[in-house]
Amino acid sequence: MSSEKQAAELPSRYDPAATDAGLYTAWESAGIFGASSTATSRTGGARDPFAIVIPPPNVTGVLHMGHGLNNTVQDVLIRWRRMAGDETLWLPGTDHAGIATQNVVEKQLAKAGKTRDDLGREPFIEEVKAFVAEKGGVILKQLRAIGASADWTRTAYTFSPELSRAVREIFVRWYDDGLIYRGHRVTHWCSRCLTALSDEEAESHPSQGLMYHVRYAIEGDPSAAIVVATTRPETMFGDVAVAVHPDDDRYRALVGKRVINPANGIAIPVIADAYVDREFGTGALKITPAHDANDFDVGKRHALAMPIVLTPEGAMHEGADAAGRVPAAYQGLDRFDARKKVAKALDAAGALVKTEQHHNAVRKCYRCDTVVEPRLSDQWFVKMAPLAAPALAAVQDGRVRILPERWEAVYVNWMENIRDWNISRQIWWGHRVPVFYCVARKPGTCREHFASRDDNPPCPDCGGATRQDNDVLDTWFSSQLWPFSTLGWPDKTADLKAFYPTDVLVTAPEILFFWVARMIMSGMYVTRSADHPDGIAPFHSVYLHGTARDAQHRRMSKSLGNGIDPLDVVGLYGADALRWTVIAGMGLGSDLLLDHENIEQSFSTGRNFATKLWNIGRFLLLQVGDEPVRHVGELSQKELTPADQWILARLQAAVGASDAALGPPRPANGRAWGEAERRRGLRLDEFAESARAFVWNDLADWYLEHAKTRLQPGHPEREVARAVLVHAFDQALRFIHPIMPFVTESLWQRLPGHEPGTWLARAQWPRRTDAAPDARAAEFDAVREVITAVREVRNEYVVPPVQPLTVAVTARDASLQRATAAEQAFAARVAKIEFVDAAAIPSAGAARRILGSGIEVAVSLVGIVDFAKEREKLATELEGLEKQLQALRGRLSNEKFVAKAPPAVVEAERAKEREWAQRAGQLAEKIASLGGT
RNA sequence: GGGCGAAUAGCUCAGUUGGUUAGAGCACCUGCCUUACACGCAGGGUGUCGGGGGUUCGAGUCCCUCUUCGCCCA
Repeated sequence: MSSEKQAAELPSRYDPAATDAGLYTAWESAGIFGASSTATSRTGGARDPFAIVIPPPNVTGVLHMGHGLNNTVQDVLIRWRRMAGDETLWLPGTDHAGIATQNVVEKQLAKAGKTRDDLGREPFIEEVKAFVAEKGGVILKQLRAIGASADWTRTAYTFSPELSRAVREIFVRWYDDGLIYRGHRVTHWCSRCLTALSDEEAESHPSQGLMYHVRYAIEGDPSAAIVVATTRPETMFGDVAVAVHPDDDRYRALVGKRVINPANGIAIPVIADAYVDREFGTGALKITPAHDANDFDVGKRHALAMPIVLTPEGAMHEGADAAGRVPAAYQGLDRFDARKKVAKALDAAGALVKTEQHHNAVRKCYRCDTVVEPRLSDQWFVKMAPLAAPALAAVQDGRVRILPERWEAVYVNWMENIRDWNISRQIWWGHRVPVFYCVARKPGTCREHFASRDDNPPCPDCGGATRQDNDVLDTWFSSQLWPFSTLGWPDKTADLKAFYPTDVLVTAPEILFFWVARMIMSGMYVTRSADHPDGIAPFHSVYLHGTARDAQHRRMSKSLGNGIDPLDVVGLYGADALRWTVIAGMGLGSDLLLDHENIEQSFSTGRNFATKLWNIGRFLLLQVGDEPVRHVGELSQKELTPADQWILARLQAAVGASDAALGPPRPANGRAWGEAERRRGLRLDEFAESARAFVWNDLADWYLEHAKTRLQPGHPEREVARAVLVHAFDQALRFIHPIMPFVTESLWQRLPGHEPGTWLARAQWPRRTDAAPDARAAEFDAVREVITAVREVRNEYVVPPVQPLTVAVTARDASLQRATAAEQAFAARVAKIEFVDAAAIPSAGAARRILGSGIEVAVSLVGIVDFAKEREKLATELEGLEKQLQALRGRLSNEKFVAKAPPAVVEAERAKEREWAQRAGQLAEKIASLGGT
């Protein structure tokens, strides 16, 4: 194929839709994304394993910017390690999302005027399954559109038979180890979802409410009273005591007496308990054991009754132990209406002393935002302390690192104060608690309940029939098993052997406790062995990324309507533009700001760079052609020009910077991160920037411009220039590929010498050579500096770009001067410079610049140059330099500095002093020649 | 209330154990349609490193304190 033909196939404007089409399926059918469990060093193969498990999105969810960001990070890491030669596995899948999915289906039923109870448990579950089968998994297809190179053959689902088996297995193990227990506790209750929630699922929101000060008269002495402060007066019907601090002198005499609850007229005791905070409110606390977790503890200590005065739906009623406590006028009233009514009634009765504004934290259901009600009920709990201890140690001693590092402190704080985990939910969609009760339980013979791996186990004590617990497990109970359940656990599969532990977990800080900590705990629990008494953590690095926000820094959300659909961006500018923008704009742990009202500007960074790459590719096809090129390694040093040496040195620097930014893929010793390496790497934005700077500022702006002449047909250096240019671009495409897989692959396929059937996605990651850069690279740097200096002068004096300028260069180092002269043609082409002898520059008609390397540049500007301006510019520069020089000399003449600072620092300062003094001399000389002082 | 953290250019952020004249991207300004690219090219940065105090030969970096903000847990 001729280069003209190829160029014709490469439209002048990059069209991602046309270019990217078909590439993804081509990769997939070439088997690029598949991982082999026999290829890793753990299973006798040659490659290091590198595995990431996806944070499973809700099975009914659709892709949003948060997913776009999260999965792009994972794909960059996976593609990087794949090219670096690891056996990579990116394991995709979805979460059945108990409450969320059930809510969606219940809403559908509601439209038909039905509830889940109308259907019954089994038919309802079938309904949800049908819904998931029809609507679920869309997000996995969407991930393909952004280029996610996951191994789809291993796609997992938390509610699949395989993963359900893992759930049951760990439940039974924990139950039999005494780590799971049934507790009669006050837990967070969502009156809309009709289920208990874990502490983590009941999110606290700052809120402005009212604090009611209520007078409880002393029984038999209506003139005396205790004033109690409360934010929830409707719970007064459930009050069973008023508590004061035992050392509080104000109330000491009242302890043991009784007060009249003004809400329902029932007499309740005044008790003393050290839990009461004397400073808070009035120092007296009403005790409602069934509707407040702390009151529950007080109630247990004092053996108080625990009346329940709210229905599961949040209406007032007389539940367990509450007979006669809730007046008929309140029964059936919603809790918030009841609150107002109680306050009014108290006020009318003269029992409401005052109300004041009060800000406190209100807990809301993280799924539906309903205010959560503390409510006494029976729930299943996991005892966390024994599981947390090894998981805490793993982070503290560096077997697991969390980046950004500050989250480690948050993790430690949480793990040290960990509370037991409520894992039961009163919903239907989810893994049913595998606990069974003997139907005909014989007291003294049959145990109260037992856990079983089987579906219909007989009673182990009497052999009789059993019934299963009605609750289902918290969704996070199954997702905590994700890094090993997806690999086949509890079976000892090849996948498990090859890829557990995985490497990096990429997620958002919000689910550090929900998910990450629990994966570490359960992962370590199931991998305990003689060799690893504490077990093996499921990954060595946790990468916590920021949040997608809009221009006002608000979190993107459906309700605010400020979100950006990643697929819209893909459609407009291509997946590469999306990916690049996300990676380049997101420093480690920092938020990503995108303006939903200006998508074009938000993604211009990525779009522009993709176009730039495209145009470099076009230039190559037009100017380099597709005839075979020599391998750069075959070129002799003699053939390479300073420009060649320079771009090869810049390439080495870029490869070094990229590797440093990405960091070590795993701990050097294979066990734990050393102090020095612990916080290194995963700086994807720095990686992007060093790659971009090389391609754009070095390769395109300088080398490619410089090569235009040499690439002319018949030019003696054409073959060398072709070889170096193709090599530099090939390497650049390699290290940009993880971020922009589509445009890089399609260009790489068209590079001269490309072997059909090979893929950039599997090409070798650039390697840094140990050789020091050739000294001639510095010569080209001198040329660049001179050209830039002349451009500055041109701009300063507003000399039109087309007007040639006569320039003299004087360098102390003769080789630099020769190198500059040798690039006369280049300087003329890119900056209209004509080099002349210094003598040919009129002494009184030139602008002069002293470069950092000591090179003097004199630009002839007869009739244009402004002496006063020139003098002032040079004088300002000299002034600043002398100020610095003075400080430097002060430091050097300070005996303490010379004595105490490290010798290397002192020597560096001395060298600096020599250099600056010389430069100051040059500047002073120029000023004098301009008639200044 | 307890814990963790942040404050550096208009915006978003780097600044690795204290040691060049504190950097980058974006935005912005000026001039250019130069034959790969106007989604481009060339040039343009004087910022009380939040305030105050301290340690040190030397502080954006370490310590104390104040102010403002964020996150987690009560």
